Amino acid sequence: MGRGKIAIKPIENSTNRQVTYSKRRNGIFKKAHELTVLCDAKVSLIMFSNSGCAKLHEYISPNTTTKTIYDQYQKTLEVDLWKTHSERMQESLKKLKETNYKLRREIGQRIGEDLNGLSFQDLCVLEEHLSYTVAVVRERKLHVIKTQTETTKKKVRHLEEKNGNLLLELEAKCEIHYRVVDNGDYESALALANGTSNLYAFHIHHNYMNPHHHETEVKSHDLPLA
Amino acid sequence: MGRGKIAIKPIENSTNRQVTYSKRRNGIFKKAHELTVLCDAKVSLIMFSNSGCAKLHEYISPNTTTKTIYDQYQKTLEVDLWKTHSERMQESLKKLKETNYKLRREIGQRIGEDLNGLSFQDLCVLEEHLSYTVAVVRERKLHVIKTQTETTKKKVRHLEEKNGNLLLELEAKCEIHYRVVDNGDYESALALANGTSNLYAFHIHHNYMNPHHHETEVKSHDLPLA
DNA sequence: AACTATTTATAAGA
DNA sequence: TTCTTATAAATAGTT
Repeated sequence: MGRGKIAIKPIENSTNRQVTYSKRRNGIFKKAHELTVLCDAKVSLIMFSNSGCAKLHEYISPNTTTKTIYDQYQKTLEVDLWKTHSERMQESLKKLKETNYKLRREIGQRIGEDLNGLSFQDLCVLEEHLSYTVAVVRERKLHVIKTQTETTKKKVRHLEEKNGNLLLELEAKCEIHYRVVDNGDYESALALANGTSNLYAFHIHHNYMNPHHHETEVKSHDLPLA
Repeated sequence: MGRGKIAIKPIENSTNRQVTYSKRRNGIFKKAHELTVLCDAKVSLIMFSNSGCAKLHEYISPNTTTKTIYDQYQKTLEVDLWKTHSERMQESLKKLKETNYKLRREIGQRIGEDLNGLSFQDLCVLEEHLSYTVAVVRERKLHVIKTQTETTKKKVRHLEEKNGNLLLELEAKCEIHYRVVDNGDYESALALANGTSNLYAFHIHHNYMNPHHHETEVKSHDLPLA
């Protein structure tokens, strides 16, 4: 139809091809719409031109959506084009749900609920498992408390060592002061006497100098009483 | 185009409408294909006639698939037509996986594995729970065994009663036979003697007469020994 | 499904 | 792109 007959074969001339695409596209869209109106049909028409940019053009019958058409398409063909994806998801969901159910049941039994379905033998096995677990937990408790005690002991030892060093250092300083006193005035000697007294106080209450360590230590010691 | 011009409005006559649908459908398909060939376009054309059965007809350009076209359609329009469905699934999956993980962890602790993350106090609580559960399971065991014993006792009582009745019935019959013997021949008396002897055997091994009851009984009795 | 008068689509040109 | 127009193609009504 046109000034001359053309063969239905790829149009070489790019411009010509694009023009033809545009014209014929409109023609098809018009026909699609006419079909929709004339015959009350539902049409979904999607086309991509191949002029480099792959432009999208669409016709969809009024009062419907592309999704609707496509859903119906899948339903009619009884094959889900996204079967692989969707199905994999469905399967995962199903398996997870099953696993979940089983886990819940297991937990239900482990916490002493949901025991109705269990036979005497099942119950015996369960009791054994639970007793075993109690033993394991007790052992773990022992291990934890042991580790904590050791850590605390180490800390104490470390602090004692530190204190010892500090004491030594201060005593050394004191000796120097004594020597100064030997050569100096009475006021200095008095000040020094107060100083040593303060040193003793510091030694007793050294924990307050490091509130953080103090707290952790109390925690560690409190635990066995908990 | 045709013998007369028609208005583009719904065709009332059903037959006419179907014929027109068929003709024009082919026309559009032909045009779609021509466009595909002429302009190297990709076309997906889906239509549903509305003649009661909503028949599906489709044209798809060669060397492509409907799925491809629709994937590209979604990608181009940057809208996922199936977002709601797919997203809902994704969310479900995620939630289930999380729940699953938590359940696994809980079980892991309940069976004495995976205790590393627990503090001393956590362990104390866990031990208490477990001990409590052991108590619950023991109680349940007791309940089960009690119920089973009672059931068994009832069965035994019932069977004893039945046997007693059978014995009485047979004894009554024997008396009749005795009377017959009293009035009859020697052979009959001999047959009767064998009969009573068989009756005794039946009484001892009556369980074999009812294999089903036999099995369940054995199970019940075996349980306390398990 | 086939025919055909007529309408419609469109190829080529502007 | 759009308009024009000669001509091919589609198709409405008929058989």
